[in-house]
Amino acid sequence: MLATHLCGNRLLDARSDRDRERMYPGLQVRSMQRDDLSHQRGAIFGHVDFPIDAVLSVVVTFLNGDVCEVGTVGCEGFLEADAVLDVDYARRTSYCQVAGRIVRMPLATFRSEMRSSAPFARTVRRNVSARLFTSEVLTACNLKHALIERCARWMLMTRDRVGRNEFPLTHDLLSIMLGVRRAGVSMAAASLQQQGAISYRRGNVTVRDDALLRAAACECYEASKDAYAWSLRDDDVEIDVPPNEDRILRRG
Amino acid sequence: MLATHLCGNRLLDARSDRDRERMYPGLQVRSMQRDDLSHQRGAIFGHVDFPIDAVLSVVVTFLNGDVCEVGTVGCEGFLEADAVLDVDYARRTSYCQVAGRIVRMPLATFRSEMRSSAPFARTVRRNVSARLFTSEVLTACNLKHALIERCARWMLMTRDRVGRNEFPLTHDLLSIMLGVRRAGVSMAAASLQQQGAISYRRGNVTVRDDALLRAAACECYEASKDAYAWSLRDDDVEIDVPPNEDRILRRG
DNA sequence: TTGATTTGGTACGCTAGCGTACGCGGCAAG
DNA sequence: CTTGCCGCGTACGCTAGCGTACCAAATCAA
Repeated sequence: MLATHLCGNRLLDARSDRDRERMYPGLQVRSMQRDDLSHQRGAIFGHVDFPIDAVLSVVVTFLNGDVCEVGTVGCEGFLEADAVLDVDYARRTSYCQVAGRIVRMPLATFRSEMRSSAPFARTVRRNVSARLFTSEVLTACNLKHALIERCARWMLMTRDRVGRNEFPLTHDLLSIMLGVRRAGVSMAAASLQQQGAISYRRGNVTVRDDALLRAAACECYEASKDAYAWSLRDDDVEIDVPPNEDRILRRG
Repeated sequence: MLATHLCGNRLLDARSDRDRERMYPGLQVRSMQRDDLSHQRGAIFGHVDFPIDAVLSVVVTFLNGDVCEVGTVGCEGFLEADAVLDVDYARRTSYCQVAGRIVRMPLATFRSEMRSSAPFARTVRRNVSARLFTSEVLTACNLKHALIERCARWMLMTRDRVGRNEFPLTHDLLSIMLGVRRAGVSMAAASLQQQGAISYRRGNVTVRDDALLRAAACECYEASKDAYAWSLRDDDVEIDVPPNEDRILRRG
């Protein structure tokens, strides 16, 4: 059960006090450990997860067994986005990457809330838009940006999502997330540590210098962050001003 | 103006005869030439485009000028998906990659149609889900699959979208689409031609042997295709059976 | 016809990241 | 304390693809 105060997930916390009071008593906060499933590919899902300080990984696995993370979701979002796209089965698997808490909402409750609160529905849909945009940016990022840049980006994204500068992360795990070798991550991490941007010991990373880490990361971190920030804006205007995403500029 | 018979875009053609009769008279078919804009990043958009035999490219451009295609849209889809996600400005640029026709629908008409036809709304939302899934698959594809596989995948996707085995395509253009060197595309294309899968002459590609080209392509072609096919299914059941996407299997 | 432009073949040295493997130290369980 | 495992550093040869460049053929414009 949840109290009516802010819970930590930004989508839920964007709602009015009255909405929260009505909605929260039916909800469940649960702790997730690393590798706990959020949604299983191919399965019909009956719930939607709103992370609080857990980080969930969305992954694709190829026929040859290669696993590749294609996105992470934390307190800025929810899973599965398909719940608002009239799809009732999970197109991909998602599981807990960094242990923490989530709010699990029954699908029926979610859809009812979407119907009964236009501002909530709008915020949720805009959040899906930000997720699509992020996925597209990462598509290009994976092609164009060096390992160390993507390494720094991943750490910044995760830091923002857990809300702490220190979180558990092994080189081995990050290598799967980034789709590269463990040895490659070790080299990149050592470089970031030597620069003073981070430090780490046996499976725990600490962000030491935010500015340095941002400087080491590619622009995709800011682009995705801005997209999510825009989707969570609190406004009521009908025609919206384009956001500050012009760091990614022109057409080809 | 459009007649009430099938127009070529699968989303529009999935509608009932009555719906088409009501909707089509207000619509406009237009021809697009290569490089004509569909949507301009940052701009508030007032229309939605449903390709008939044109292929539209969705691209991200980085600060350093690197351009990278993150998706293509043809007769199986529409642009911009954000029109159903309560976002009124284009988060990314899209333009005509292979010349052809599109149906351009005013945004107000689109939203009104979404409200007045639940089946249409559902088909459209499921299509957005397929686009998100495709974007995620390509995120992993760009990391894991060799140039020649992605080359073959792109040609198959484009062939399906233009509805012909022959279409204009230069190595130079494809190299931008795939985010690689032109020289690399030349080598891959030469190999595909030598295998008998395709042939090409000065900016025109012809798919000669579908089976060979599929064998050369990565599984991402089938995965995306199946996702779109599922989204366009004609059914009314409330709980849906998961589709045949199990070529991409387990969790990590 | 002539010249200019587009398209694609090919070659050079180079680099990032691969696959693999081995060793070492920290840490936990017995 | 000992044993074993996990997390990490590091090293080897290797390959895909890079950046660049130059040339030939096809096509187009004048």
